Amino acid sequence: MRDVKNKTGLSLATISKYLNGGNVLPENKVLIEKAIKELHYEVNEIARGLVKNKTRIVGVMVHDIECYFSGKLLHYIGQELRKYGYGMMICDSCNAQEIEAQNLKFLVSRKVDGIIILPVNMKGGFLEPAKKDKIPIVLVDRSFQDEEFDCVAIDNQIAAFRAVDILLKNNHRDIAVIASDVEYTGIERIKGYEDAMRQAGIEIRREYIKTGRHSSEVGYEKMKELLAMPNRPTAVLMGNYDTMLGGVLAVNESRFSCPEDISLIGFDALMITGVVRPSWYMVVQPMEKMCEKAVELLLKRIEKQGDGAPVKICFGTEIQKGESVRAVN
Amino acid sequence: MRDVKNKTGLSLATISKYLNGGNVLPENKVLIEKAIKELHYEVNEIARGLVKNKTRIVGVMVHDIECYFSGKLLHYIGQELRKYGYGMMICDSCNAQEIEAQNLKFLVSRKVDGIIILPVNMKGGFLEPAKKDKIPIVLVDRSFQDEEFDCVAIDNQIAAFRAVDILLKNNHRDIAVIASDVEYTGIERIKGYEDAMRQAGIEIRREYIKTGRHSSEVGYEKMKELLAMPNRPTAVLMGNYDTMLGGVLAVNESRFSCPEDISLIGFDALMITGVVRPSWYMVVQPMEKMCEKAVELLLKRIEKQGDGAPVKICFGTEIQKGESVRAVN
DNA sequence: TTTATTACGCGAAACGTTTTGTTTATATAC
DNA sequence: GTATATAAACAAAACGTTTCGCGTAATAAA
Repeated sequence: MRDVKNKTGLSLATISKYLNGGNVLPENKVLIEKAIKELHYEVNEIARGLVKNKTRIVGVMVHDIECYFSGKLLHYIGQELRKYGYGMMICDSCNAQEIEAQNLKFLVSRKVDGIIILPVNMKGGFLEPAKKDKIPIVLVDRSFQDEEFDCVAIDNQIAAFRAVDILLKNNHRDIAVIASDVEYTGIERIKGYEDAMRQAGIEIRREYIKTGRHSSEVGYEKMKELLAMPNRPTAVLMGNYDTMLGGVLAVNESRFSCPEDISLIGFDALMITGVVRPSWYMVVQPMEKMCEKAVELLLKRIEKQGDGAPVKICFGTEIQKGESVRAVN
Repeated sequence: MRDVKNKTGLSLATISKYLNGGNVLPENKVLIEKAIKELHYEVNEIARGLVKNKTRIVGVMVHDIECYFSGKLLHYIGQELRKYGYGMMICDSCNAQEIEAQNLKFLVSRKVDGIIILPVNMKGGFLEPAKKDKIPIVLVDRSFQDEEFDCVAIDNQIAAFRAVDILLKNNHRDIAVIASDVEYTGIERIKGYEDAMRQAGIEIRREYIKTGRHSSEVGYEKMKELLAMPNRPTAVLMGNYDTMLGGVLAVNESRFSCPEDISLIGFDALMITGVVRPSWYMVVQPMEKMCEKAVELLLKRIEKQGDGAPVKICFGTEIQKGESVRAVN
């Protein structure tokens, strides 16, 4: 910038004004543009960030970047942020709370303007450093047990309810569920399962509710257990994508097959439909819309230094039909 | 930091020295630590970056963040960078050259210390701004046609050669290939296919070489074409993961099945084994090792302001057996 | 004791921008 | 022709660190 100054004979202030869209004399404008071109000058965003205390970067933390769900999320969020001229700084929490907390501090020290989180933690305590610096936060897909933040998600309870309802409509009564009990999402979905069963007048059997971490291993193990039961269920609600993956693997390895012996319904249509046979019956989330909303919410907070109570936005889900459920009797 | 100064009565210089691990009197050390704790002081990395002209951030650009391959890559790279205390700034090129070029400028203006790229472009021209600023660059998985950079990849030609060899060993002679002809990787793989066929003394039939973009759509379309041929091949080499996905979909929808009617072998084991039936016969890349090496290479350049010619590192591939290939005759 | 050496600490300059308040030049109104 | 308003440019301060060169006090060597 100093070179541009020397070349044009103008002051730094004037050049800065030009760069930020202020009024300068047409002749000077030409002069500056010429100098910039010749010198290949590009603003140093670090210096700019220092004085403005704004970096035009938002931090995005995902629970696990290897997860296909995260990939989609990051794609949509990135696309949306680009529209508004923001960049993103992505952190992978590797499904570990310590790493998540560490990443948060990292983003804060990097002075991001806001943070979007798909959290692994179920409590919001680790967000303290961000709150201290008044950095706005928006949660996606999951919220905390103990604290309210801006949040974009689906109503997991209702979604699970509807999924079970489909199984019920296909005359299933021995319905099991495999879900995570260490994350908000899973817990809500189990509630939805129980609601549906209760409402259908079916006694809830503890041994049909299988819980564990959010992982394909758990899906695999628990499905094996279900299949080995003397009174094995005729249908299973798989509480998340990874669980579904593991569950299907277990069925494939067993002497049973889907949907002949067991019907399956899952969450989040993340694989290309039709590659897997039988195709999966699924509850799908409107991810693109959710991401748009999350960015909108965050930017609103960033721009008018977000006062006001946290808002929680719930999107509806859609059912994607597949071949993994069949009617019994 | 000023508050810490006032609280301790020491100078900024001393505090800075402490923060950077320099020698300070034990009593002052205690004093500073106490003040930092009480004030919840955290260094402003932006300011630090401005004066040091080092941000301890590396930019990572992937061709398509939705791709599961990218997810794995980002996971490993992120993990590796964390070890060395570097953060990462991820950009999604959305498979578009314009976006890729734009992202690069973004990273440069953000003064990242180095850049790791899984490029969509086949030529290196768009890297100009980074070269001007002497920002080290390492390519992963793909290199350019026109210019050499540090690069970590597999020998695609040999890998494809071996894959075809497996088909040949299973007595297939009517072997087709579906691959991308718009990216380096695909072109190399086609060469490997041709080598293997030639070496086996089999005439190469133009109509058995199907090319297009790197996408599941192309895999789907081209597989349909192959299946509709009067002299349809008995085996197909699928040139990349997405193509495989689309190809399998096409087979599933047809009256043929795999491996009874057609054998398939693909690249990159990205789905959990066993979920897909039949399981896929695949050529897999040692992704973790590749990522480690890429980071090592980049950091070496960053730290000793990378002189020396570009180095290109080729890893070997491994064959993961599956059920999608069967012997004929 | 004197001198040389070491260990800390300090003030001030630097990094590359934006911003604030002021000055200068030009046009408009009376 | 003077007063007033407007537009553009400027100089200097600020952002929060690190670093450089120098001073001072304590320790070791002569």
